[in-house]
Amino acid sequence: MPELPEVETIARGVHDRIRGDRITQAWFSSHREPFKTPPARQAKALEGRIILNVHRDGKHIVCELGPRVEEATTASTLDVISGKKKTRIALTTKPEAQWIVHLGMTGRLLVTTPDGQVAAHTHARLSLASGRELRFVDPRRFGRLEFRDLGKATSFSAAGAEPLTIGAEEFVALFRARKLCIKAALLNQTLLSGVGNIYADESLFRAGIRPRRSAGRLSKAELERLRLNLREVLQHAIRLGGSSVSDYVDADGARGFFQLEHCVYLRTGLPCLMCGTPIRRTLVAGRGTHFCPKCQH
DNA sequence: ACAGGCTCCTGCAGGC
DNA sequence: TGCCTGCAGGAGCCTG
Repeated sequence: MPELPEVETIARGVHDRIRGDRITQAWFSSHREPFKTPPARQAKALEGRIILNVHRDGKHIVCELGPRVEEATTASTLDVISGKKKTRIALTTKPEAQWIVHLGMTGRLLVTTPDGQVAAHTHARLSLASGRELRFVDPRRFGRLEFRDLGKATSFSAAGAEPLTIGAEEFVALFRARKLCIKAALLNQTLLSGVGNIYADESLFRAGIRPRRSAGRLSKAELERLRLNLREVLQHAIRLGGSSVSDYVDADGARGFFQLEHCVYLRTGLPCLMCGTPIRRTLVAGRGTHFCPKCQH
């Protein structure tokens, strides 16, 4: 499932490929899900816009969009031909709109050629002036697609704190007086943005903390260990292009490699890499949870 | 206010 | 072999 490192990898890949491109045509499926904004409205609102940049915010991919222009431009130029006039659009231009993509469990955002085979459960196809196509595929439809007109709505901002940059004091404050267990707290996107099941389990293992411990009862030292291990595991996973479990692939359809570095996730019954004790699996906050009964206290 | 549980959805694994 | 059932999970919503 795509979490922070996977979303970061995808956002970077998509940014590199479609920055400066123009959306010539947009097609959306007619399902109720995964659309936060009605699909017909999204398609209409996206057509003609320049893609200024693509970045990650929590588990969301945010495409910053410039103004609508009538004629073609290409990914390699900042010059937009509009009628007979040639207009220069800087990619640092203030965005006028945003297209926000949440991948949910099984969502994929791919940059392809238009003649590439259309996968089942394709919900959005954006034709680009460069000749490429941006596609959103999501079998389970837990993903979300949203269009925001920044003239009418505020800029998207993930609710929780950013795990890669949060400081020690702020991290401790997040969990103070919270009765829920630390695993549930890590998964709560209003506290921290971007941590999902894999990296919750992996960071708790590396910090030596049992997933069911009450968040508010962890010592300052334990929380600091957790903060540093969480940051490290996320950064390491980004370097390896994310974890490919289930059907995760990056913007090119390539798989990541961090799944080879998992210490506990999906290793039920296998020996702990630190002490050899079989890894155990339980249910915490309704999620499959993996831990070492000896290394984690 | 906060915590926990239910729901959406499809693919896949396991059992008969 | 083939059908059926159950389970996986992010996050929004509902309930206690």
